[in-house]
Parts: sequence; structure tokens; C-alpha cells
Amino acid sequence: MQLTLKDIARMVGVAESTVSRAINNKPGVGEDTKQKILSIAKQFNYRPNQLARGLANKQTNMIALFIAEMKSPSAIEIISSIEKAANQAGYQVILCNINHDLAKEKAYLELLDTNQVDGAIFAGGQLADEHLIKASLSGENKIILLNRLTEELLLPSVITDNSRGTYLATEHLITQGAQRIALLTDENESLIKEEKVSGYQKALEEHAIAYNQNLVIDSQGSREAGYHAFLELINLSDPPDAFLATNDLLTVGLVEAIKMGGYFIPLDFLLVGYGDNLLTSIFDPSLTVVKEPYQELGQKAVDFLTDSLAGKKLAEMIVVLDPVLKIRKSSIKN
Amino acid sequence: MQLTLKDIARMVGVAESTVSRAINNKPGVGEDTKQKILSIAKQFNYRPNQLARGLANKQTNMIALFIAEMKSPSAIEIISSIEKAANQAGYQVILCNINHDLAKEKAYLELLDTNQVDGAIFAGGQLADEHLIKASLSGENKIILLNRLTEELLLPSVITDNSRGTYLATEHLITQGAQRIALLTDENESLIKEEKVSGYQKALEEHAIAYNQNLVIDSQGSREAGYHAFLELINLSDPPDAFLATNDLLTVGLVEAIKMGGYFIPLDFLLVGYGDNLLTSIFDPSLTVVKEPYQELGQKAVDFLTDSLAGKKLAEMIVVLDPVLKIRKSSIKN
DNA sequence: AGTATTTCCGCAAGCGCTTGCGAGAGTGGG
DNA sequence: CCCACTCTCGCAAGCGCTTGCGGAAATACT
Repeated sequence: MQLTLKDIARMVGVAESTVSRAINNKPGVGEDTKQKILSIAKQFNYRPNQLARGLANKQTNMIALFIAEMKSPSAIEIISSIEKAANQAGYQVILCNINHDLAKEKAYLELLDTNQVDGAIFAGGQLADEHLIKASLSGENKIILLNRLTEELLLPSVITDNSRGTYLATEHLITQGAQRIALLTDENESLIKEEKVSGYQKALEEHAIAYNQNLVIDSQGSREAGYHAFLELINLSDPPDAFLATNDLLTVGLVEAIKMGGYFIPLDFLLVGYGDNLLTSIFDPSLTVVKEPYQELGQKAVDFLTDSLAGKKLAEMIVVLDPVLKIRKSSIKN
Repeated sequence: MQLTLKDIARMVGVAESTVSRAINNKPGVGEDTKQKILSIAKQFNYRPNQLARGLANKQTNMIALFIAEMKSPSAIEIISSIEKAANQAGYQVILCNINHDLAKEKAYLELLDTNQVDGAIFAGGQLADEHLIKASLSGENKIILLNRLTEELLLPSVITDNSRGTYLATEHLITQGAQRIALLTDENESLIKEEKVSGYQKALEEHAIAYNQNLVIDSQGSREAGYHAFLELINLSDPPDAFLATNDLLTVGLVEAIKMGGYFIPLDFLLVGYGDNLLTSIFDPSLTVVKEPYQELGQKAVDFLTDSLAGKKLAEMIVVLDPVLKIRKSSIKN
């Protein structure tokens, strides 16, 4: 059986409250008794019951991490950066894999209502915004959005500059000679998708290339979707000469389809993908990608959350981080 | 402010205990009052405070998931399968990314001592076995091992048949004409590594091929290690004609090095990797791999844990699942 | 020496929920 | 009509911890 405060109190011969104060390093306990308490506590390996503590304090030091799509290689970057930052800040993270399932999102939202977590970070996805709003307003639930846009900016958010990512990529492709650039988007991230499209359009405009609706394929954002997008595009009367896939799963599917079709990159098509991970290093030729600053995204989201849990007023409601274009071989015609 | 049992009790005009029993569907409360209670509770969206409940019940419905190496693509398979299974069983999972860091493992072990979780699953890794044993014996902490071997079988474990995986792979390579098969292992999983080596040796023996110590490279199991292993092997007086990499990071690094060296697969070397994920689909030529049954591993580990939390005697202490060899092009000389 | 402070510590209530026990009301059998 | 029983429900203690308040002891001040 676990030792309790009461046990320690009895052993030392003081009241529970004194032990509590000593353990938590609070004022109001003499130096000598404090030392005695601490030494006994350590000797018997006393561990405060966090449930009881949480009940009394109304905080759990746990946060929920909602992940829209776990299979994506970049998700793991986000997850581990958040785990790391949270851990350093003294929080545990509960993994909530939403998998684009509204029911799961709702179910996991209960964690907030039932006081099991102090706050939550929503990474990606675009489901059930009303629920989020309601959740964040109903309690004093602290919710941070990461790479997830809502209609109105009601929740603290940290995102990458999505239009800049596609802008950089598109412009790069154009300077490499591409004229008909296909854009593969993920309909699950509706608002973010719009930003990505707008960056793409801006680059086209600047180079006086007409926007062609046929070259923009909106899909489920999955690997299969990437695959099918290629099949659809290749059958156009005026097929693309370059591709820009806006997430890593789409990128993989697209590449698979290109290979299946017997085409070569960058010979037949130029290609810029998304996400920078193991894939890009192994892919031949090496992949040019838009890379998001995963580490910073996670860190910033946790900072937001811990600050707001600590009751601090946030200096800003949103922080926008820049993606970088990692130019490799897949987008260079040689 | 959150509604409490007391609030509901006052509204309905009964005692807290009655409300509690009604909510938890326990006997001892009349059908009509029960309905009245439930309807009011629903109407006001009452949510029991899980901390308080946990304190009274001595259980949290949370489990800790210890992951040795999160960057590995197969880790995500394990993680999501466990999250799914745990979720279905009514448990939340706390992500504990150990990252081969003993200090972090110890720190996260506190979750068990402080009653924040009901149990834990250790996936991979080979650190601090004494701590595990101590933790599992000290409290009634329920700990399950997944793909992690200990000296003595003290904890319920679910693993893949490691020697079978390397046996299958090695034999396959031999039948494809390989004579000097290099084996890349991960020293972090010491006991599992031994099994893998033994499967490799068994296949060699059966085909009367002498075991050559120089062809076995033990390393940190990282991508870099895979890369360097190749450099080391290629400089042997009698370099290998085939490679078997025993985890997915090693596989990636190895492939990178092979490409950097200007060699072609399967022309110059046959190759069998580990893990079956996005990589294998994108790699050209497609990778032959040993695939572990991630889904089943996770499910079984969770079953073990929930059974033992429910107080059931486990039918067996260990379950061993078979890996399968997915034969693709990288190991077929054509 | 007497009073005013300060320091140290214990008492007890409270966090929100569960549960053993017993009282009262209702039912049936003799 | 009375007793024995069953069904409902409330009382109160308890889970392990925190914290406001007040008392006692120790120190400071006139």
C-alpha cells in the first residue's frame, strides 16, 4: 500500500498540514521540522497522490493532444515536439487520435468536461468547430489550436504561413520552367486549404500564368487521394508539367502513381512535396519539399497553453511561423 | 462552474448518494426517481469529476505508454494501435516518449507511483529493467511489455518472434543467391537482438554457410548507424552481397548509404529491411521487409493490461506473434 | 516586566465522489 | 392484524490532499 500524508505525519509526529507545507515548500514551517519531514519522506519514498492533489487544487498537470491524422509522418514530428515541450513544462500529454472522426473528437472532449486535463492542443483537422468554441467557453477550458484555422479567431492559435509555403513552392516551380502546375489539396483542412490555394494563385499571377481550375484537385488528403489525383490529371487534354502536393500523404500517393505510370522525376514532371521526413531522404531523386517548423510549432503551442493556464494574458492571439522551401532534386530540371 | 453531485441532488430533492447510484446504474434506487435524476442530469449536462471519482475508486482509467524510439515509422503503428485498443476499452493513454533516455523513463515511472495511471505498456527499449521490476512489485502496478525482453520473464509480455523474422529473411536471401549476408542490429534492444542474430545464424547453418562475425554490425540502431554500417561493410576485403537491416531506421540509413555509394539494388546488393510503412511503398525498387503485426501487438498488449486490471488471472505470461516476410523487388535478383 | 509581533504549527473544513449501514416505507404470508 | 422481509433512500465516513484560521510559543519592542 502507498504511504500517505497521514502516515508521514504520524511518523514525524506532526500534523498532516505541516507535512503538506513542508513537501510543497510553502512558508509556515520551521527549518528543522521541515528537514525532518523531508528526510523521512524521502527515506520511505513518499509519493503524493496526484489525484487527491488534483482534486484539492483543481488541476491535473495533464493536457490533451488532439491529432487529426496520425498516419502522417509529420504528425509524429508535431507529437514529439509537443510531448517534449509539455514534459519540460511539467505536463503529461494524453494522446487523442481523432482520425478525422467527429465522434472521437466529441468523446475526447469529455476529458475537458470531466476535469481530467487542464487544457488541450488541437493539431490539425477542421471538425466540429462549434464544439470547440462551446468547450472553450463553457468551462475555463484552455484550448490552443495548432495548424487549425477557425472562422473567427476565438482561440489562441499557432500556425504556419500556409500561403507563403505554396507561394514559395509555386514560384520556385515556375522559375524552373513549369507552366502547368497541378495543386493537390486536402479538403479536410478547409480554411488552411484556401490559404494554400491563394499562395499558389498569387505566384501564378505574378508570373502572368492563368489560373486553371482543372489543375487543382481537392481530395481527402490521403495517400490514395494523391494516387488518384495523378490519374485524373494525366488524362487532361492539357496535363500538368509539375506537381505541388500540400501534405505528405498526398505526396507519397502522388509519387507512387507517377512511378506506376512509368514517368520520371524531374524529367517528365517537376515535383514539390510537403513535409520533411525520412521519405524525402530516401526518395530518388531527393524531394524538394515545403517544410514546416514542427519543433517551433509544438513549443509555441505549449507555451501558449502553459501561459494561459498560469493565468497570464497572452500577448497575442496568433503566431504565424514561416515554412521553408527545401530545394532538392525533384524540382530541378537538368 | 461545473455542476456537482450535490447540485443535482439538491435539484432533484434527493441525497447525493442516491444520485451517485443512479448515475452509475447501481442497484438500490427506484425506477422513477432514477429516471428523474438521469433526466435532470442530462438536462444540465452533468459531468462527474473524474478526479474525485478516481480518488474514491482508486482508479483513473488511464494508462501510460512508454515508447523507446518515437522517430521510427513503426512506432507510430504501435502507438496508434494501442491508442485505438485502449480507447475501445475505455482507457486514455498518456504518451511517454523515452527516447532511450534513462532519466525520462524514471521520471515517467512516477506516473505509476503517484496514482496517475492504472498501468503501463512498455513498447521497445531495453533500459533500466531493475526499475521496471521494482515498479511492478512495489505497488500493484500493472506493467505489460511489448517487444521488450527482460532477463527473466516476470512481466506479461507480447512480442514478435524475432528469430523467425531474421530466419525467414536470411533464408530468402540465400535462396536468392546471397552468400555473404550482412546483418545490421540494434544494440539498444540487447535481448531481442540476440534472438535476431540466432535466427540469422540458424538459416546460415541450414544452408551450410559459415557465420562471419565481420558481417554483423551492432550499432545504435539509428539512421546514421545504418549509414555508417554500410561504409564499414563495403570496405571489408570480402564485402557483403546482401543486407538485412533489423529495424526501420537502420534500413533507411543503409539505403541512403547504398545510394550515395552509387550502387544499385538489387543489382549490386540484395536487401531486406524491417518495418512496413510509407517508405517501402515509395522506395524504388520496392523494399522486401520483415513486417511485424503492429495491430495485433497493440491489441494484445492492451488486452493483457485490461484483463490484469480487471483482476483476471492471465492465461499466459507471454504471447509471441509471427512476423511476415513481405517479398518485393529489393531482394530479387533479376 | 508587560505588550506587540512574528514564527510555527494544529484543527477542521473542503475538493467531488463512493459505499456500508441502518431507518422507514411498502409488500406478502400466517 | 402482526411479523418478517424486501425495496428505497439518506446519513456519514472516507479517499488523500490543501489551506484559512487561530492558538501557543518564541522573539522583539517600550
